Amino acid sequence: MRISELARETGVPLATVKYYLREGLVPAGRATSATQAEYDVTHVRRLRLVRALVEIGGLPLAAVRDVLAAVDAGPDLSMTAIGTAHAALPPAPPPGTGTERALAVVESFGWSGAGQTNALGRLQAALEAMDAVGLAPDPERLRTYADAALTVAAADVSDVPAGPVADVVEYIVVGTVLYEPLLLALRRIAQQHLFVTRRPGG
Amino acid sequence: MRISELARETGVPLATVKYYLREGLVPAGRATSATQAEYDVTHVRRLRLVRALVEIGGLPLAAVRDVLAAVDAGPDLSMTAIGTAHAALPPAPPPGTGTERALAVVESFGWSGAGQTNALGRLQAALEAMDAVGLAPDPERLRTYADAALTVAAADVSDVPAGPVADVVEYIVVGTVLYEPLLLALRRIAQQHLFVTRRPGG
DNA sequence: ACAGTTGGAGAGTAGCACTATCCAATATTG
DNA sequence: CAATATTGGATAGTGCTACTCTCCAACTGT
Repeated sequence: MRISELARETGVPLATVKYYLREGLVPAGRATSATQAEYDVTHVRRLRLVRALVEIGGLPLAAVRDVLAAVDAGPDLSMTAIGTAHAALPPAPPPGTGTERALAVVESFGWSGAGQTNALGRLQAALEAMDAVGLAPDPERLRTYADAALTVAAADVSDVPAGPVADVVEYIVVGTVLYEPLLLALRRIAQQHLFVTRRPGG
Repeated sequence: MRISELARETGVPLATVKYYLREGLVPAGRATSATQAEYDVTHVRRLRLVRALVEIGGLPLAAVRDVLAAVDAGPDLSMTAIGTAHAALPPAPPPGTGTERALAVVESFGWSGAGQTNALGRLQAALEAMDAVGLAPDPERLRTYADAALTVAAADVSDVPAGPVADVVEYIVVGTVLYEPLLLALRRIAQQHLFVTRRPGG
């Protein structure tokens, strides 16, 4: 499979494939001559993954690179793969954001082991911004959100298939990113559903 | 309150405040002379809202403009405010994405009234991308996600306070955007929590 | 033999979100 | 009241990202 076939197969413009190769997001093919290289299904798969992370996950290419690095690191990092992936994922919390408040919230749920993730910073930044515009959640609503988050997270980790470790890592890392848009889309659709059915008159 | 005080109060650089004024994201102050204008708390509030939508919601300024328009439209749009807000929210589904499959999924949940939202396109795009990389959710997991989404959506719509209609609209629209990062941050933290507690050895 | 394609590299482009500079008019201060 | 500082407003420039275009010699298929 040559580069143009790779592009056609995935629907990605040839120039963009070349760009990803240059950036190291897709590994080089096996060169068969000075002007020819051979690509295979692993390249197709990787290219599709990059596009999914960019288009669905909304990641900038730098973050895609980091996520792929976490995927490729394989066995050694499997335990911390989630943390690595989360650290690589945007958006980063605004600089100067603390985590004390977020930690207090998380601990009130009895959650542990979330010490070194920037998700804490994001949580705190979100809470502070809500305060600033006067829309902070009351404890009950926060609890509802946390319960829902825990439910889907439980599905996430229990659904990890047995198999080669590299695949497991990819499953976790990619799943973390790709399932976020799924959850948000479902929430928005559910909101509309509830509004239409519960407030027929406005 | 003069413009520089507005900037200081909110922590937004003066040049950026001017830029937002030019772009119409923050309404002009009441001019008191050729080189002086008076701003008040509504400007502070609006400016904080813009920053929250940008920094926490991750919206591009064009989307912020659309969301604010939905907020400002007030009473007339209150019934469709969610739809308007959703339509304005990025990311848009990739062009050419259908909604048949997403519709089928949504109907299988017994949800209705979600016909004209781009969230459907996002849902379908997410499902298709997951298929492409071989990580599509099984029906059970999809159901788990849908239930969780419905739970938080119920909290969202039931939590809408009684009050001036304009405030209600703002609450809905802004809540839609600002609570998304909250949900995602909680999910990530919950994932880490579960991984650490359930897989202590890796 | 020769038109067409390929891989690779460099420079160029478009969009976004600021940011810096300038200006004349107006405030503020001594 | 004179000197200095600040203001609102406009214009142009910056830095970043994610491509996209152009070129070219080496090779391929016919």
